[in-house]
Amino acid sequence: MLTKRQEDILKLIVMKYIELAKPVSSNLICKKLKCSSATVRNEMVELENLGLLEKTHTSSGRVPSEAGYRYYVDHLMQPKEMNGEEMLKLQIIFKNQNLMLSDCLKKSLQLISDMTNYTSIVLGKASHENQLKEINVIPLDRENMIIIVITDKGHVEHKTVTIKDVSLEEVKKTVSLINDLIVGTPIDEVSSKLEFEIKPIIGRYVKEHEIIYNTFYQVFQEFSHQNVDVVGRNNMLKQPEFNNVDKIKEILTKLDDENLLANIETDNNDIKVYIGKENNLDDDVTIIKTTYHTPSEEGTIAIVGPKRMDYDRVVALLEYIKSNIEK
Amino acid sequence: MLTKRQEDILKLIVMKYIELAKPVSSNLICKKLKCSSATVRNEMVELENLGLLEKTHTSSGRVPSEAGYRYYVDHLMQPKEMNGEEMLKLQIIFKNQNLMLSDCLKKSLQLISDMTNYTSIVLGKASHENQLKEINVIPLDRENMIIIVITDKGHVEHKTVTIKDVSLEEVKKTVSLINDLIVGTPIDEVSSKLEFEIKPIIGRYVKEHEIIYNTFYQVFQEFSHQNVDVVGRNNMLKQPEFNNVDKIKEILTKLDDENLLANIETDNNDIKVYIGKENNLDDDVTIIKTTYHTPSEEGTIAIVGPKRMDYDRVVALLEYIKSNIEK
DNA sequence: TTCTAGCACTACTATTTCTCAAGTGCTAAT
DNA sequence: ATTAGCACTTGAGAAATAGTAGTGCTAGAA
Repeated sequence: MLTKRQEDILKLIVMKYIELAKPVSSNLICKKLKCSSATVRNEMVELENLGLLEKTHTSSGRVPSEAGYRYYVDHLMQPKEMNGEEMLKLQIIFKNQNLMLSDCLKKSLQLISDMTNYTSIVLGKASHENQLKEINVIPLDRENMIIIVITDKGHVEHKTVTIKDVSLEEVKKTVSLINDLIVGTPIDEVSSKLEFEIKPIIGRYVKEHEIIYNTFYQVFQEFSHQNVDVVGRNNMLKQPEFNNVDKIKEILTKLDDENLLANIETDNNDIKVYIGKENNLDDDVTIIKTTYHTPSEEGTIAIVGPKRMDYDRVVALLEYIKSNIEK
Repeated sequence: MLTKRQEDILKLIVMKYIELAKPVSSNLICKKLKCSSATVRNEMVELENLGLLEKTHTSSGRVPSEAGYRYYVDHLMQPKEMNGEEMLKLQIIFKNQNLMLSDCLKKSLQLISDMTNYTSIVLGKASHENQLKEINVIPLDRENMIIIVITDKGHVEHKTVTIKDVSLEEVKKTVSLINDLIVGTPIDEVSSKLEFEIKPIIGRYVKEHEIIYNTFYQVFQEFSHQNVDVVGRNNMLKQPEFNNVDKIKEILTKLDDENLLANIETDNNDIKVYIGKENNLDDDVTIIKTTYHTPSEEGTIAIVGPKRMDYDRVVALLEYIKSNIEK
C-alpha cells in the first residue's frame, strides 16, 4: 500500500514524464511538493523497489514502469476536462451530418489523431460475427454487374464483377435463392454453405450455374475478414519514442497488419487501457479502446500511442466520441 | 554527343549505383571495361562536366545526376527480362480471377511492391472526369438505406444513410428524378445541379423534400474526389535513401496526401518515367506510371521509389501488368 | 524518528582530436 | 591516347576530453 506522499510523487512523475518525455528528477518533483529533493529521492527508491519506477541508467531520473502506468491509470488518474477547442471541433463534425455514421466516426478520429499525435483505429466486427443479411445485384451492362453484400452489423461491401454469356435473369434467380436460403449465416461460413446448399439447387434450376456459382463464391471469399480503418498513422511518428528508423518500421508494419489489429477487438463496453505488454500489438505502445453500439452498426474504436501517452485526455476524448456516436 | 565508351561508363555507373546504393569508383568500372582506372577517371570528369554525374564530396566516387538517370532511361536502358518467379506469381493472380478487376490490380501491385520494395499507387479517374451514370437505393429498414453511386468510368461508391420519417416511395421518386435528369453530369458538378435542377422539382412533387435533398446533397459532396489506393507504403522504408526519420516522415506524409497524389494522374498511354524534380511528389523519388483502359474502367497505376530505382525491372513489370489488365 | 544539506560518484552527451581508408586529380612516362 | 604513380581530400569511426544532470549515502537538524 502506498502512502499519500508516494502516490503524489508517482502521479507527478507520470504526469511530468508524459509532458516532457524525459526522465524526471527529484528536483523537479520537490518543487511541487513541500519537501526536499533528498526526501523525494528516498521515496523514489521505495517506489522503484515496488516496481513502479525505473531508471534508464544509474544516475538518471526516474521513468514510470508499466506497473507504474497501470497504478496511475487505476488509482491516480482523473479524467481531464476536454478543452473547449477540441469539443467545438468535434461538435462540428457530429452536428454537421445527420448521415453516414462511419464517415463521422472516421473524421472525428482523424481529428483526434491530429490533435494528439496518436494513431486511431476503427474496427468493424469480424466477419465471423457478421451475419449475411441480404445481397443485391445491380446490372451495369451486358457483362458487368455490382454485387452488394449487407450484413446484420451494418457492414456493406460491393464488388464489380464480370459475368459473360449469362442472362441477368439467371443471376437474379441465384440472388433470390441466396436471400431465401442462407441469410443469417456468419459471413465466414457463407462460402461453404454456398457450396453445399446452393450449388446443388442452382445446378438444377439455373442455366450457366457453374459460372454464376463461381462468381458468388469468389465474392464471399474476398469479403473482408476484418473491416479496419487506421487513421493518422503518420502522426505517431512525431512522438519522440518513435524516432529511430527501425522502430518506425516495426510499428508501421504492425499497424498495417490486419491480423494483428483484429486482436484489438473487444467486447467490453467500458473504456479499457492496455499498457505495453498488456496488448498484443507492441510492447512499446498503449492501446486505449472501447466499443460503440448503434441500432444499425457496432464496432470498436481504439487509440494507439506510446506508453507515455496522455491517458487522461485520451480517455476523455474517447468517452466523448462514444457517447456522441451512440445517439 | 557521348562516345561509345562514355555511354558504357555511364550505363555501368547507373547500374552499379542502383545495385549497391553507394558512389561508384573508377576502380569498380575499369574492371568491367578494358582500360585503366585513370582512363575511366578522365571520362568521369568529362561526364561530370556534361552534368550527367555528380560527386558527394571532392574525393568520392560518382553518382548519377538526374540528367544522368534521364540519359540512361532515354538511351541506355534495355527492358529487363522478367524473371520466371515474378511472372509466375503475377500469372496466378491474373488467371485466378475472372472477376473484380480492381482487386486483381491491387493484388498484383501489392506483389510488385513486396518484390521490389517500392510503393505502388492505383489511381482512378478524378471526380471531374467521372460522369454520373446511375444511382441506386437499397432500403435496409425503416430509417436506413444504402445509396449507391455509379460512374461511367466504372467507379462505384456506397453510403449508408439515415433518413427519418420519410417514406421510401418519396426517396425512390427522387432517385428516379436524378437518374432521369442529371445522369451524364461530372461528379464534381452534381451537387450544384442537384441544387438548381432537382431541388425546385422535388420541392413540388416530393413530400419531405428538404430532408431528402439534403441527404443526396451530402452524399455527392462526400463522394471521393479522387479514388486512390496506395499499396506497400512501408516497403519503401527499406530503401537506404529513406533511412532517416525526417525523410520518412516527409515521404509518408506525401503518400497520404490525396491532393498530391492526384497530380500523378496522366493521360499518356505509354509508360512514363518522372525522375526527381520532374515529378510533383518529391525531389528524391522517381515515379514510373502508365494508364490502363478496359471497357468498364480506366485509371492510372504508378510505382514510386528512390531515384536509384531499378528502372529496367519496373518498366518491364508495369508493361506486363498493363497488358494483362487490358485483356 | 523523519527530514534535509552536502558531497562523492556515475553515466550520459557533446566536442574535439586522431587515424584510416577510399577515392580522386594531376603529372610524367609509355 | 593511355596508364602508372603519387600527393591530396574527405568522411567515417574510434578514442580522449570536459561538462553536466542526477543519484545514493552520510551525518546532522528538526
